Amino acid sequence: MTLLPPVPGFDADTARPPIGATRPMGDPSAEPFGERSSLLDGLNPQQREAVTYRGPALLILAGAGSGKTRVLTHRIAGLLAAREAWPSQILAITFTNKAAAEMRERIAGIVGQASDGMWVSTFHSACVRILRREAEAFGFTSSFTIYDSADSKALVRRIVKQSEADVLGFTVGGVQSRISKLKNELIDPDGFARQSNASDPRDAMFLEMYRRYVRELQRANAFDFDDLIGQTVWLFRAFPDIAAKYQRRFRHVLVDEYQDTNHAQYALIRELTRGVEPQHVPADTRMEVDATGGIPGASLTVVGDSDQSIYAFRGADIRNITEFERDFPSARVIMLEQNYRSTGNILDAANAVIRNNFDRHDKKLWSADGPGTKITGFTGYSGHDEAQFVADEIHALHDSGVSFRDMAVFYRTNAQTRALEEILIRSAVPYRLIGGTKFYERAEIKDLLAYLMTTANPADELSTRRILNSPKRGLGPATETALWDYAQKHDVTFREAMRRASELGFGPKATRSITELAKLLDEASAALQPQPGGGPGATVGETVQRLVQGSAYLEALMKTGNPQDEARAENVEEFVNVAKEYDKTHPDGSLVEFLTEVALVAAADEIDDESGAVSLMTLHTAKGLEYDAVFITGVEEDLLPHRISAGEPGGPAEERRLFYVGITRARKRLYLTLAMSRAQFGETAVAMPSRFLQEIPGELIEWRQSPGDVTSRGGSRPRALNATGAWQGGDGGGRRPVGSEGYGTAGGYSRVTMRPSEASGGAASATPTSGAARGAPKRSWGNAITGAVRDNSGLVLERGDRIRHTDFGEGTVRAILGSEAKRIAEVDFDSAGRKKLLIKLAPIEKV
DNA sequence: TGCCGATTCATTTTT
DNA sequence: TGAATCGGCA
Repeated sequence: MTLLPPVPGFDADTARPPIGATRPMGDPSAEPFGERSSLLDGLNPQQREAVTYRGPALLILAGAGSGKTRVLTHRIAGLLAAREAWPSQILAITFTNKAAAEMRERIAGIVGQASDGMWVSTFHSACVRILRREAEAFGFTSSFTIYDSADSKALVRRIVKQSEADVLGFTVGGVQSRISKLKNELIDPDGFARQSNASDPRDAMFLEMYRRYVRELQRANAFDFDDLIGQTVWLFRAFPDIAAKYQRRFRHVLVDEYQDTNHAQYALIRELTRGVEPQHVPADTRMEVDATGGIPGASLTVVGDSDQSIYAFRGADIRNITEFERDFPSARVIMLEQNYRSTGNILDAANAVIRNNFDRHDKKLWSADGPGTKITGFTGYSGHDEAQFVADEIHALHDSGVSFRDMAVFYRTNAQTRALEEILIRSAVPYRLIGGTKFYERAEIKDLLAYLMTTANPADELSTRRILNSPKRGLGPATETALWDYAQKHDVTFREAMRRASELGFGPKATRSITELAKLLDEASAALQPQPGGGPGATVGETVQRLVQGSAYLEALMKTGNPQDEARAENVEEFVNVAKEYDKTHPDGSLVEFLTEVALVAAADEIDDESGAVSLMTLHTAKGLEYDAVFITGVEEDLLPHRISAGEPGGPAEERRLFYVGITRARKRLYLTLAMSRAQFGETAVAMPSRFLQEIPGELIEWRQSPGDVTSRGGSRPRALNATGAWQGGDGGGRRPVGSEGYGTAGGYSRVTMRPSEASGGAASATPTSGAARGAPKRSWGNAITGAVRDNSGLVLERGDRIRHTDFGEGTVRAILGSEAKRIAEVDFDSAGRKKLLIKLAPIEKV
């Protein structure tokens, strides 16, 4: 878990302007960059200007890999080094906590301690900090709970059920996303009422549910993700004096990934950078005031690239960037187009793809470096086959000196990870899944978190109800409803209703269960406070321990004998350790802070740069990251672009940007892979190469196995490809009738026929391969790679042993690497080439 | 109340 | 394919 630094003390009115603040702005030749020219060393002219420009608004259009992080950090470091700003006057917004931590570190690396007190965080974290301070002003407490999407979904589910809205065709997901969209547009229930048609029963029903949802959150003293932004904006608008506090404090606001901000975030930025009205300026201020006695708005720097806007689905509005100059008429615009990341071929491909989006400024990335290696293309028969290629290639790259952590595999949908994981595991590729179902999303962990949430925030009904019967206490839906009815009728919280269980006429068993639970929670809540004897309140670790023991949660899991529950018990134990660890790393941390962090971890925050593992993630998660070698998998129609995007306005263009983002993550090696058939929920469906592939000039891609090579079932190639002749290789090996030459037998895969020209020059020499496949007999086959695994823990292999593999046929063990459970066999297969296999899991047996 | 099997359902991307 | 919900029975 990535942990945020402790929240520094904050009092806006003690934040005084630095001596240098009255220096005329917009004079880049002022001494900071004279004496500290190191800040500008190695920057190109555009980057220099982006670092030194001073003025109210600056838009940096930064193409992928153009060094924008460097520009941002140097810009901030410059402000600090020249004493133009105190650290506390700087607010920098990044997309992930990890990016924030990195930026903070890099700035500290330049100016040292002078950077303490800056706010460098995500939109969400920054808003939580503000809301925790100001919550009391508008009916919340500072220990409010943050509901993640699963929590809010649970709440919506209950509301939909109670309103019997499903008969009108409402789905939980639909209602949830509609509410989220409205919140991102800052439209509250009243606003919706105004714009909707009251006589339409569906609108009326939705309005009622929206109102209830908002009311329930308020009652539970909770915010959902969208509220964190929206409520902050609302707070600023409703309480100008509170807004003024932050407007006075933050004199320099910088926003990264501006193309992915939604309307609420845009509004937040506008509120923060608004000038302070004279009546909100303290009489004794030492800040610069204008003619009317007000304080001018903070300077705003935004960095973005409209070609990398990939979050329109969650409300991101490209107009925020395209209309920046309209919103801030005096804005300066600087373009960064030189790319320092990728090789020429990769950039050419990226440019060629993105050029097909017509509604964009023409912008072209260029590099001073050479073209580099060609892009490698591969078409598998199935998702497993594709995954096997990825696994083999990862080993080959690793053998040629690329470390695992410098490689990444991207995919469009999380569902694609299954085949990838199966193959990577048995091929002994160390990998790490970024995102997907996270540790904190597991049911047992969510249960523990719910215990903690209700301890920290007793008003949190949703969390309380979640744990009412877990572990099983014999308190079913009937009891829950009775408690809820009582709470409603007497206008008390659910927790209070639990305390009064004896008045509700439950059976003795239920009554005792409820009272005990209420007592446990109340005691845990009380223990959080500083103790009367003068002792400090309970730590996070202590609280977790108390709750786990008091609820017998772990015990219940351990005695079921169910192997899945064993895994759950392990997770519980791990969570206890995480909590204890938090105590150590955050001696002053509170339970509320711990819960905040857990709620706001982003997928990309999980990346551990030290781990020696290949990273697997969705294309969305990949934004902002870079790797030496990148595999983009599933480059197929209906997957990338995804089928659902076709129906949405701007959908296909957004998919193209997503592909563009993926391509531009690669520094040196890029692989584009696809499969001719893909398993999707049980059935196997035929897949077609993505239209995006044809947008890349043929000479940039070297196909190890092109779509033409693997068309099966009678050999006719997809129409689209015939029409354009896009696949170099002409008739290549593609039309070889299926069923010839050993097809379908024990199989093995080989690099299918190449054109003579390719075979002589390109593939073999230009790319590191394990080599063994070369010279193997030509062979075509069906969906031979199965992803089968087997428990081989007892199998002992030695060099020279003959083995048989379900997919690769027979082979000879060449070497044994690793030890114990991680023993790896390096095997020369007779027809499939050399592979590394995890002995414990690979589907092999001794012959 | 809780457990079991049966059935149905949905699978884009995420702070 | 697998998660999630449903209905019937103990």
